[in-house]
Amino acid sequence: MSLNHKDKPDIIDVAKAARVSISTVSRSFNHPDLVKPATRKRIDRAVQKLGYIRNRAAQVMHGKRSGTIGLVVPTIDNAIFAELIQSFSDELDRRGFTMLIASHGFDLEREYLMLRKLMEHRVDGLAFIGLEHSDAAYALIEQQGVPTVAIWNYAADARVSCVGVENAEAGRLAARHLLDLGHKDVGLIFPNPTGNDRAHDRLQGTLEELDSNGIEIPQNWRLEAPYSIADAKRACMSLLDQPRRPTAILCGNDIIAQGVIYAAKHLGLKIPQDLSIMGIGDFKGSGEIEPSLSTIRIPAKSIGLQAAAHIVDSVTGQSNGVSATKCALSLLERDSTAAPSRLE
Amino acid sequence: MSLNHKDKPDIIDVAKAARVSISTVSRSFNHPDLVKPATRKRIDRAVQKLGYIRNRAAQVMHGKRSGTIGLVVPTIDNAIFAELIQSFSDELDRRGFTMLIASHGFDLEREYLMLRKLMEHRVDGLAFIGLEHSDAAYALIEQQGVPTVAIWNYAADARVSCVGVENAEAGRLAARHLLDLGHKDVGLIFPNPTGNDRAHDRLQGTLEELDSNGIEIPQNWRLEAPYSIADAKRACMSLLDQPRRPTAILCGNDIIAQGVIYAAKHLGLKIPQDLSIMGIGDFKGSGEIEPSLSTIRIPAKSIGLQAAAHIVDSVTGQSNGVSATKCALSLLERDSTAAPSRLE
DNA sequence: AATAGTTTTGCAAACGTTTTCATTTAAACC
DNA sequence: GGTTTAAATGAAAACGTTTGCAAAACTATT
Repeated sequence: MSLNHKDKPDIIDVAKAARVSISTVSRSFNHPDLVKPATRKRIDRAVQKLGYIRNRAAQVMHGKRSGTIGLVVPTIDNAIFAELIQSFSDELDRRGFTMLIASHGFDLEREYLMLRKLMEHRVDGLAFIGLEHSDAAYALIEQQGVPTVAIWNYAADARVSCVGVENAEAGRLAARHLLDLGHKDVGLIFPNPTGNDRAHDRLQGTLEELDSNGIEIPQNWRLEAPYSIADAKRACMSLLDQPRRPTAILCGNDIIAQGVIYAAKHLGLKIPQDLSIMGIGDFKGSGEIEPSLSTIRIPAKSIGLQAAAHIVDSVTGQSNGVSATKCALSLLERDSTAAPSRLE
Repeated sequence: MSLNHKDKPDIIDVAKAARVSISTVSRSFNHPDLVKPATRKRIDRAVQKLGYIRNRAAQVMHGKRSGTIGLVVPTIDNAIFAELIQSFSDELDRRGFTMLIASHGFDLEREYLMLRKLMEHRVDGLAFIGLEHSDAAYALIEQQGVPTVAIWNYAADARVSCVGVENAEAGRLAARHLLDLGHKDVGLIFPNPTGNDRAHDRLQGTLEELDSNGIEIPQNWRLEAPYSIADAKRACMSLLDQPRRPTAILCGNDIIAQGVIYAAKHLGLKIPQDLSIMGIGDFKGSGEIEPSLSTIRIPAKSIGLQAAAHIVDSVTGQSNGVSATKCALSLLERDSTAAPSRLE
């Protein structure tokens, strides 16, 4: 071993092997045009031979960017976030950055901790989900001056840049669709809105629209279910298995809607004749399920891509200041909804 | 600003503010027991006031661990990987590590690049999916001496540590189940096995079991579909929409199976009377879909957890050398399979 | 053959920590 | 109160890079 009894070769080892100075080696990586082709070749050979891999940590210490972006999500294991994370990560990668990811399980206190942790790693930029965060989290971000983008929710007056949709609008659109079809007896199944502004806003939008059209929802038709097919299926079983039941169910997201479809099928209900089911999100498979699910499309992929583009631009100084990007929602009328057939 | 016209306060700023030496500040973080409580309090106050956040990069330079583990996956946006990633990440977090993630889209060349990239970031350990990797990738890992664990596949003689299942066995079990029910006309829908040893092994196991029981599968009953409900549904539509069709379809994974269920439903076929459908994986929702899907359970969560535990142990020196951990598979007989009812 | 200009290279300081070793301060003992 | 021992602190080197500046080595021009 020509390496000084260390495990990993460093730039000095390379310099020695190539018989040039350290600076030349460094330059050969960072400003190849400044070093003579012959020398460069010698260096490359040395790198190859020694298996040298640059040490980002040392570069960071020198004030260079770390080349990492931190992403903090409630959970990775979730159809819609997974799609988002994938496109976010892909776009980051395309632009030469790597993603550091942390999940907090819908716990805003933990989210704060995760943000700190990522900052210790000197991420160049941060992204998190939604606009509801602890004061401490916002304070931290502002104090540290780390470029940050909030994903998923849109608000014109957000404290940080955001790329997302108006979730209240999504709720309104979903309700509107059912209203337009003539439904008056609507059941609601949403996730717990605590620390989840997406769910909260959707629910509020839904209630608003329903209320302003004179529709009132009995308390026992308003269910709460976590983000899980199994739980949603279970939760609405009792609601559906009664003579007096809603003609339509509006779900806080497509996963819940999927659970409801299965529950209805299980009970032998015909969709949409006996029951209309409305989702929000348009997750993968929502168009293929039988019957295909009517839903409000949220363009996860595009949101992820734009968010990544935005954060990289902020980091590289190609844009600055707080900006808000609104992504369009659209109604997808598929086979799970229709006019109510039962006469009251 | 008391900070020397820099954006982020460093340990020196803290030392000044607390009127102690740099060493004391550092010690107060790393060996709190070695510094007088009163001093520690003074330091903590200074940290608080200045908003100091430790710089991992500088620590890494000093030979400390980076506290990061790199995970390289084909794709994040995939039910089963998402579950795995989540549990892997959670366990890592529990043990004080952060996950750096990269995806390569089933491209082994890109995988190599991702591994390199993560090594530049000086991850303490690495994890990737399956045991099929480019020679370059294996060489890199061995040369750099970065602790690595292969997830998902088990092989007693693997080049690196692994935590996973025997995918060939999964294929065999699935086929066995269909055989046991009395099926002789079986259709196969699997993902493309190139660069995907999980799919490859499952398919091989399946074919083996079928073959050794004298079952032959016509070429046009062997379909290939990517990991996608929509594509799987589309792909098998033609296969199913014929008078002469298999009595059972065995799918390379549950997502494909889900697509097949929808296709069958769409065509008005009764499951399992007209068609038995068998999956592999046991993804979320597989037990709730109507009819619930018979499948081979692969314990993704447990695999992720064990893999994380293993890599951390390797990194912290609590274990070393190559080890192979086999996770158990189990047959889940649910409602999508039954004995064939049609008489030939 | 000498000069001016250009290209290529090297030296050394700086980045923010940790840690060894030495020194100071406090506590404990007779 | 002086000595011994233990606890707390500080000074400085080291980690692996990058980069401004200066020196050296070429090229081109006369």
